Amino acid sequence: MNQGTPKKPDYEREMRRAGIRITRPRRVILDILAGCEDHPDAMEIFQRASAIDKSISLSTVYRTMKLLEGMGAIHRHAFEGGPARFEQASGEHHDHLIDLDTGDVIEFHSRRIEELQDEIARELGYEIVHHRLELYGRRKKRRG
Amino acid sequence: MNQGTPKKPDYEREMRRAGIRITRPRRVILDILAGCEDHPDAMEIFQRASAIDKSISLSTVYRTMKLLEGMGAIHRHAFEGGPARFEQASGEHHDHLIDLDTGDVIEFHSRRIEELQDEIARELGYEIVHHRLELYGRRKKRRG
DNA sequence: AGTCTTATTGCAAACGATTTGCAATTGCAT
DNA sequence: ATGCAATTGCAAATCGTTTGCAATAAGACT
Repeated sequence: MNQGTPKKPDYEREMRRAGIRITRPRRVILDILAGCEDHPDAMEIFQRASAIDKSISLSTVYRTMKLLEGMGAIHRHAFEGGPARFEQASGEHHDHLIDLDTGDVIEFHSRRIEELQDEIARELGYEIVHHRLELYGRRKKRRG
Repeated sequence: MNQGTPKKPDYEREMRRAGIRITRPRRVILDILAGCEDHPDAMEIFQRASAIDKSISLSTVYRTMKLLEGMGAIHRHAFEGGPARFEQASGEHHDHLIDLDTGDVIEFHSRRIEELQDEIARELGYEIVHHRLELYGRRKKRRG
């Protein structure tokens, strides 16, 4: 359902061009995000960053996430209950299926659903700026 | 897109049956929710309740919302940014279009989208417990 | 490399939304 | 009426996140 090469855009270049300084904390966080298969929250990113550089603070993680979000480098997801979780914005757009038992996040995409969303919004006189589609479910138990 | 008689189920009866006490604060909050066209947050409910009974506390509003949510009497929505907003669970299921400029919430429903969701989950080996579909948009400016 | 300017940092304190401990109150079965 | 557990209000605690501020460090310019 979801595929796509996990492109690795050069955010350092982009930041430099925008006059944003490349600091050690930012480099570390950027690296963590780039090599991320999952959807970590701020605390998890903070811990992974701490493992690399003890001095990085949680505030800086939050500030950096906000910065990157503003740049469009990452997406912020507010799944039910928990803290915000982040993912690199490189791949194509997708929605999420959250495993209620494990917290795992599975990505999927349906062009058809998006078309229907647009259609609905249009009929209501709206233009969609963005949307959020999250499925919360449990793994189907397979016989055996 | 959305219609349907706003049924007014007798939650007092249901609560009594479940051994849950009908207290004054609960009755007030229940009434507020029943006569609600919008999607108020806890503070708004608290204020409307205070107007009827000064002594009702915000904690009780929160506790009652949790109770009612557990009973399935209301739905809790965590739209972007703001606090949780609530609505009576009486009507049929629907999703939400949030007006980014006004915060207004428009309800809609698409059977087709739900079917597609089920299909996607099934293909991924999951059973959907519930889902969240929110469209964030702006009113289309009409020529004129 | 040395110096300057200013963005960025870490820390601790503030924040908003929500939850909780506890003693006082109240619903409701008796 | 009586009694006891459920519920309340209050204040304090909690969680995730943001912010003020003085110290630090990035990058531009010698």
